[in-house]
Amino acid sequence: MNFSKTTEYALRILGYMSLHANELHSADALSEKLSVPKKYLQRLLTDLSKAGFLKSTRGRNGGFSFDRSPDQIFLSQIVAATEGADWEPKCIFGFGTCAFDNACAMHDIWCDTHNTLVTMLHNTRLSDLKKTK
Amino acid sequence: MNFSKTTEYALRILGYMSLHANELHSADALSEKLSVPKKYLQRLLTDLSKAGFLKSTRGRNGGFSFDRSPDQIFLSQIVAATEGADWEPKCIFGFGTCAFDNACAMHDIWCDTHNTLVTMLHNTRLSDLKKTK
DNA sequence: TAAATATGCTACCTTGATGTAGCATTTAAC
DNA sequence: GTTAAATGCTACATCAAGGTAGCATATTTA
Repeated sequence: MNFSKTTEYALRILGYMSLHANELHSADALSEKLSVPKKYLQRLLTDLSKAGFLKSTRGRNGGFSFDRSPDQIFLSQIVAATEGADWEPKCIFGFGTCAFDNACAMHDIWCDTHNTLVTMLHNTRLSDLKKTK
Repeated sequence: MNFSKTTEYALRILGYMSLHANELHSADALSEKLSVPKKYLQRLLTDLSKAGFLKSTRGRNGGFSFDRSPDQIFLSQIVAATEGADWEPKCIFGFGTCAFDNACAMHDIWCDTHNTLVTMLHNTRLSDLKKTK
């Protein structure tokens, strides 16, 4: 019960970058700083660029920076980019619709839990990471 | 962001069986009824037996039935058996402890969400599936 | 006792996520 | 212009989860 590694990485990268927005970050530097495998991170960064979160600058002294301001990026958008936008509260039993006519209480409980998560992802902006204690 | 297929199957199987407790279910019958691959389900059933949820009867007219009453089985125990009991709210960024000194607000939000799920799993009994509309 | 129908076990196959390697391309510094 | 340092791309390697196959073992029924 967790996000995929890729999603975790994406959140880690963008979360870190939002603390140093307006700076240009190279894949190498991010890899060392964030303990993400260099080549995998590099590919992920270009994916995040194609997804519209970042823009890349090629050539010497190149790197990645935000294409949109962090306060216009919601966590739900990042998760959607890495694992697809599937916010439907799916049946915890794996059925599309409940197969147990008398078991839907489970669904209600599950939907509540699921909604808590989705709501959090939809309401939290990347820039919210900065506002803290 | 979901349970593993195996966990899903386990919940599906035990959930269904709890609606027909005291009956003996063969792997074949459950496979057809619940759309779980026959051989995979069979292996999973013996795992669930070894985990103490079910007891198996071999030979003709054999099958599986509950070894513990469904009202003594919590969803958290099922999930723990299939994906390991890891109820620690892990860092959403993938670090053991927060790597962003100024980003812990994220953690608070995440922990809330995580706790909602864990609490639900700990409080819901298999037998609760029966009590419904 | 023999046949039918269960589970138990173990080895293998498949697939998708993750990770690696190498080369092409772009740009700045000298 | 040449070199160094960056991204872009694509093919391949690895690993764990999910799924399949076949035979051994147990038990009931006839």
